[in-house]
Amino acid sequence: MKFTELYDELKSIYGELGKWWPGTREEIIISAVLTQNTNWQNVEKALVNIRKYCQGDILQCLGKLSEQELSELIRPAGFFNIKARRLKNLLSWIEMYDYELDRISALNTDKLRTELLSINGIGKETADSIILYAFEKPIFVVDAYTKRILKRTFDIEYKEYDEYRKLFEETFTKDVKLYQEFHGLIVEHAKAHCRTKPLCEQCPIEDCFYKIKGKSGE
DNA sequence: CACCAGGCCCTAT
DNA sequence: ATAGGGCATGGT
Repeated sequence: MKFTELYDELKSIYGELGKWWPGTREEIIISAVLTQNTNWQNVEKALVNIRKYCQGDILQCLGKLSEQELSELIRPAGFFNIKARRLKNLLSWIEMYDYELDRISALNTDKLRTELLSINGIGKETADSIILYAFEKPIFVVDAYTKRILKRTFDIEYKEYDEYRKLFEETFTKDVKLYQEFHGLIVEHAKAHCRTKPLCEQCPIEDCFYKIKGKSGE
């Protein structure tokens, strides 16, 4: 399989994902931090707590909480102390725009990314997830799975995150829906074939990275 | 019981 | 520059 065929290959297996990253724009922003190195199921539990606690605007609601209180709400998502601090940092930034996401969305993508990356606790993947899924601007999200599939299936390996991102953005048309689907497909593919050993053997992709070593890790 | 999950930051070489 | 460790819950 050629790299240029990856999207079609994954799509032919898993079909259209539709709205893959669930939730409102506000919830996507919050969950981008909550899901850092964390199973989505645990993120969901934290989101349930947040929805139950907050009436009205979630961002303003959480922005008023102390780090202590916030950490209690998000406890099931793990790393709750550090994530509470990171969320507070992110919310303080949003507060500078009076919690008006449309004003943030009006920034050009480069400026938006630079500002997000200046927040302690917001790294490249988290920033790009927010940009792509919450603000719906065409930027490709690179995660550990993306790197693995490139290395094992196409023998492509870079040092820098942005090199991976550029490869996708220069190979595939800069389209929001395409990038949203593509990243979702990569993650779903990993979930489908990474969880259990037997499924690894059934991976439908020829020379799939899971097949090569028969496990999910390095 | 061990291992992993839709990362990121800080520190010590 | 870059490897290594810490952060923490819940599912398999």
